[in-house]
Amino acid sequence: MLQSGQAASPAEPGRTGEALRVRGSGSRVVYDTLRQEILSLTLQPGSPLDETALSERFGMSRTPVREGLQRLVADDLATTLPNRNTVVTPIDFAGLPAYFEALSLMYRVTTRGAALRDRRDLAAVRARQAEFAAAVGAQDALAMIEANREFHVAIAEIHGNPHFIALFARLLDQGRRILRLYYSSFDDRLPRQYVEEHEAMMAAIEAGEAAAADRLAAAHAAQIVRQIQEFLARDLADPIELP
Amino acid sequence: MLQSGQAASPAEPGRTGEALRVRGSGSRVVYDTLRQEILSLTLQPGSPLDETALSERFGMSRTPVREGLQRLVADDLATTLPNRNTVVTPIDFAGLPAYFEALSLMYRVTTRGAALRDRRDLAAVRARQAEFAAAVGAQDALAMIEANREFHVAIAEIHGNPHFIALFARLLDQGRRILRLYYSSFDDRLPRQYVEEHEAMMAAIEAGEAAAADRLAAAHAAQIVRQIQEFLARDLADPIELP
DNA sequence: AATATACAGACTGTCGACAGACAGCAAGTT
DNA sequence: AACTTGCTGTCTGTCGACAGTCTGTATATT
Repeated sequence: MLQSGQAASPAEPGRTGEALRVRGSGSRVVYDTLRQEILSLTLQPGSPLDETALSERFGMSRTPVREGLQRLVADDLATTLPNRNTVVTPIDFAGLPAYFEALSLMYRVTTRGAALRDRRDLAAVRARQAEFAAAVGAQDALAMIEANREFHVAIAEIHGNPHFIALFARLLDQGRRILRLYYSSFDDRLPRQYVEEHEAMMAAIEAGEAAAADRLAAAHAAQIVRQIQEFLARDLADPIELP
Repeated sequence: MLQSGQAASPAEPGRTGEALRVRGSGSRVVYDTLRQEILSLTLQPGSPLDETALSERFGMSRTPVREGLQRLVADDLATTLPNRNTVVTPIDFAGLPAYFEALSLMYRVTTRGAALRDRRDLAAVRARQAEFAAAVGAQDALAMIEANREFHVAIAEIHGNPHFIALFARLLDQGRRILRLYYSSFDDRLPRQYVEEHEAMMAAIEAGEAAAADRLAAAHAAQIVRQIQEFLARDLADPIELP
């Protein structure tokens, strides 16, 4: 598992070996680290999150570990079974239609809203788009997902409504787990198309054409939804074996 | 057992006197109680939430109190100042435009969405509407706010998208503090109008007329926003004294 | 053999205690 | 007098320990 071996193995570059922790940062370290591992599927859905084991791994007591876990639960990335352990929240395939509905609306609202705002802040969006394009060029699925998230959050930040930014970021994060399964299994024609669609959305924002931005965002969302649904249908057509 | 202080202080009428606490319910009690007090303005914005004092009040140790506070912070009802105390989050008047934008969108999306769903579940909505009408008749502002929230959440539940339900409920809760200030200061003509607007929205949902439901919800939201803005403008015209 | 019961183990929920950090006040300095 | 420096008190962040509850296994019963 992930116990004493880590403290004893200084080869690991990552999370556990940090020397002295600043007071008050314990739960944040736990939260950030586990969140990253959950979203990257390093921790599989359903995996148990044992407080005792985690406290040994992070070299701190159970209290900050518990607080970090509670923040994950608040984000719906973990689920606590009362008097039992906490587990990584399983991917909710049954809830996908509702998820897509919410995601599509956020795509539209933020893109449209950005077109109605001061367009001089597009620099941040452009930077994210460049990162996305680079990831597509490198065929790095993980980087694509990350940059795509940042691209859309940057647009939402131009719009500037914190309620939408928070919901959108949350949705995009949850989606990372699904996209992670998805992106690993298709040809690279579609990412290039996404790059072009991103460009079109940025152009509409810059021109202040809210209606066009809305339409493009809706189409972009529909495109993504359709691709994932096809992927899932393909997966269902080739069903897993039952014991 | 739990404590000696509990059995010793039976005089207090409110929340503290509960006899024996179920294991695992500590933080929930703290969260529910404080949440109610914050939203009803019993605890004023900016009030300090002292962990030690709260642990004495609730007759439990600081650990479950801390967990309850962290949930309030996650809901943006409380704010933690690092290494200092936690306070009730001040009402963010500067953020009101963004708040209204998000609230209006949720009004529209959920009402419109409900009209597209199975309309047989309107019973719950009707019940909330009856409670709202009763509160209006009794001129009970607090009950109006409560019933109004439940009315719109019930509509959102017909629509059935958990992401929207969660955001909407959260927004409506935060708004309770503003409405609490607002409802106490106007004649009772408007609540009656709200009753009628609610009726119209229910009719549109039942008839499955999504476009009409959308339009009515947007008008309803605009109405509320306008009233509150007028109230705030009146308040600003009669400014508070500065020391 | 199948079901019911008792036991053991493991992990969570809660507690009391300690150490660090910040605010406010007092004394010293320019 | 205004500003800086040191001290003191209070509250938070963290820790180790204990008790309750659940799961799974082993034993007893029909």
